[in-house]
Amino acid sequence: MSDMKSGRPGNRVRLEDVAKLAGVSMKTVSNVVHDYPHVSATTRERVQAAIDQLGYRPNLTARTLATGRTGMLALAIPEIDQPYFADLARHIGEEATRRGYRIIVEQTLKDLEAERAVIRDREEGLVDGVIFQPVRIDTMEIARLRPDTPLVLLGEGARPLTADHVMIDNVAAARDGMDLLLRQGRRRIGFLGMVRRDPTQSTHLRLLGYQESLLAADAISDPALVVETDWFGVDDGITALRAALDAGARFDALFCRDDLFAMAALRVLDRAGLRVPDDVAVLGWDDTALARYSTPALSSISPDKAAIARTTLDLLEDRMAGFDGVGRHRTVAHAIAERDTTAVSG
Amino acid sequence: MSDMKSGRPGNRVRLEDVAKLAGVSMKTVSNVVHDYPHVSATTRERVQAAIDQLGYRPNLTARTLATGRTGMLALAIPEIDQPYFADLARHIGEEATRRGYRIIVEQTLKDLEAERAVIRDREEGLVDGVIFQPVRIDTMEIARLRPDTPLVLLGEGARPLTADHVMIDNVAAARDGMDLLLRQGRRRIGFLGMVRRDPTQSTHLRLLGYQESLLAADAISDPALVVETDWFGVDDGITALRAALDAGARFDALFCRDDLFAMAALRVLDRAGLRVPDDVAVLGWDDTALARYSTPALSSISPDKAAIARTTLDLLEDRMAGFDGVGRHRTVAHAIAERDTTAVSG
DNA sequence: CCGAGGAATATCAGCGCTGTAAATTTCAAG
DNA sequence: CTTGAAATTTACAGCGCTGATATTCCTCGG
Repeated sequence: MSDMKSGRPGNRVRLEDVAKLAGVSMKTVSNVVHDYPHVSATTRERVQAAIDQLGYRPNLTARTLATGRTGMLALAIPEIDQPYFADLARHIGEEATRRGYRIIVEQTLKDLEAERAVIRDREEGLVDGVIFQPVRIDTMEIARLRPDTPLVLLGEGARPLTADHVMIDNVAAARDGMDLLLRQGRRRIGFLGMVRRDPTQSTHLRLLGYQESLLAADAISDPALVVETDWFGVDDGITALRAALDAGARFDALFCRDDLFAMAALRVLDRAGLRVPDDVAVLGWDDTALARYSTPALSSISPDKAAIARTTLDLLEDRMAGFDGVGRHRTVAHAIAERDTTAVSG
Repeated sequence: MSDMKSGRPGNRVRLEDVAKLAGVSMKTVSNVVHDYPHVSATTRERVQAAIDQLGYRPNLTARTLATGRTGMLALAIPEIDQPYFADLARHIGEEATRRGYRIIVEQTLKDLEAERAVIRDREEGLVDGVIFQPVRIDTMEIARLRPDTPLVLLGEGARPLTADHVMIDNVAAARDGMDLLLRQGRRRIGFLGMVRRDPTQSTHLRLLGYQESLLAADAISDPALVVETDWFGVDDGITALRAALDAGARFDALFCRDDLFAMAALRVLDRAGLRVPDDVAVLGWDDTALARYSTPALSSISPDKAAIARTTLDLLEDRMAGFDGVGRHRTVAHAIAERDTTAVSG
């Protein structure tokens, strides 16, 4: 078949070679490659034979230059090894593959300059569209640097009117989570962690939902129940929660900003001799692998990541197809994955 | 500065536009863009001004077509959301960025056809090199489908003579891990999980190291201590270990094939009322986020992922530079991250 | 003041493919 | 057999940039 060695390294087979062998024009070969309908069966057959014989594979770069489409999308996220973003990358990757795109992953490492580079797009024509979860760059700046490449933003970082945006309703999701805890009769529900300088709105919105629920319920609303942290991550969570306990704070549930803080909670509570969920219930956010695999298994607010992926690609394809209206904002469903840490004993 | 709106959407600024404005040839502009040394200061200045004024950004695709280099590497892994691969992707991504490449992530989802596609490379000229951790495709087939794109393989899946290969010494690492447990006086050390149909060699090699250590030590070597599983993953691990305990197996330590199985162990042991590490020590493999964040914190064999990334890129750049010798195999260092699950009480 | 020799800049042919428009062939109807 | 419309196929000009190969411009020793 096509496993013949050409023996001429670096001597690629081009469209023209196929055309010559098949005795047709380059364009006809191109038409065959693209399944263009108006090609006679005999021609198609002859060309296909030539393609197989030569082992021809189209050169993507040349095609891109000629068409202006690259078939690639950039996914710009803070860190690929953070469980939530790894999950997200998987879903977006699968959805993109399904639709015929490839994904370039760009890690911004929460660096402002790196985020600017994503928007500014130092080079050009590399990708057809960009999916970007900003952390540090703000709304104004995105609007100002607004790229000509179609862009869809994720998360609560920035929400300029110029770009599309996909998120879940953080406040509502937080209330839903709180409802679960309240229904169990939990009354001293803490919030871990109120990240002091979260450049995004996420923490704020989740805290808002938490507070709204407390107000609407017959539960204790006490600033001491809100545990502040300096930054994101398990270690910050551990430090902060430990300090809070040492300072005398007492909880019968911990509503955590994300799964990482929830892992911190499990660690600290365990050390403090408190049982989960009997003494303290714990609820995370993001429903990452961490939640599924921890012991006890962590209950977690679960954004519908597949839906995020689908919606994001929908919006992006729209833009790539030429839509040029004002930024659209889509809210995607969430659920609560109930596991051990909010189980009702009995 | 350059934030002037051109107002002509889709009307890109090209090298020629800059050249015209600066009153020089395209080539000179190109030289300025590339910091070619032999350009007079005045010319350089004038050209740079034109670049800024027009907001010119080079078109990567055209450059690629002209040079034959894309500046992109493909990273083909089973699943980006598996903690180990997420970690790996991060390190390789960072190293690649450092060296001026971008990464295209290709998820094979452990699908044979998808793996074949990675090697066969349906299209061409998309990436300069490929980093690939195969799971199902075998050595012979890789050799047969051998692509003209430089290729470096990761892991123990396949090791054809035709491609470079980076791994850690699984047998030695397993022995090191066992030594740790043996030094603590553990004698009934189990192996979780012996994945029955692991298409790669990893499980086998780790089991081998486990067995070698047992033979060399004064410990119990009993087939009942080796817990077989149908497949990878926490759930398989849970099922298998639970069954083993039910069948009467008793351990004072569990050497786990990877962190996922270790998480399964923590879950099952907890349910069984066994304390970790007092009753049973647990050792994982891969040193993923799971290990760092679990409670108790999981000790784990820790491949030097940064070194893997570096070595891989070294080999790949070598190939991209034209090296065409027989496949080289590099072994990268490993360590043991000692945490709670192998702590000595005292 | 001339010519050598290096520095600075320019010319131009592609890289491999596709869109457009035009040419050619095919075929049913007249 | 024609003839015109539809079906196929082709020619060719780029897409935007760079490498190789000129060409022009200086500077300086003799």
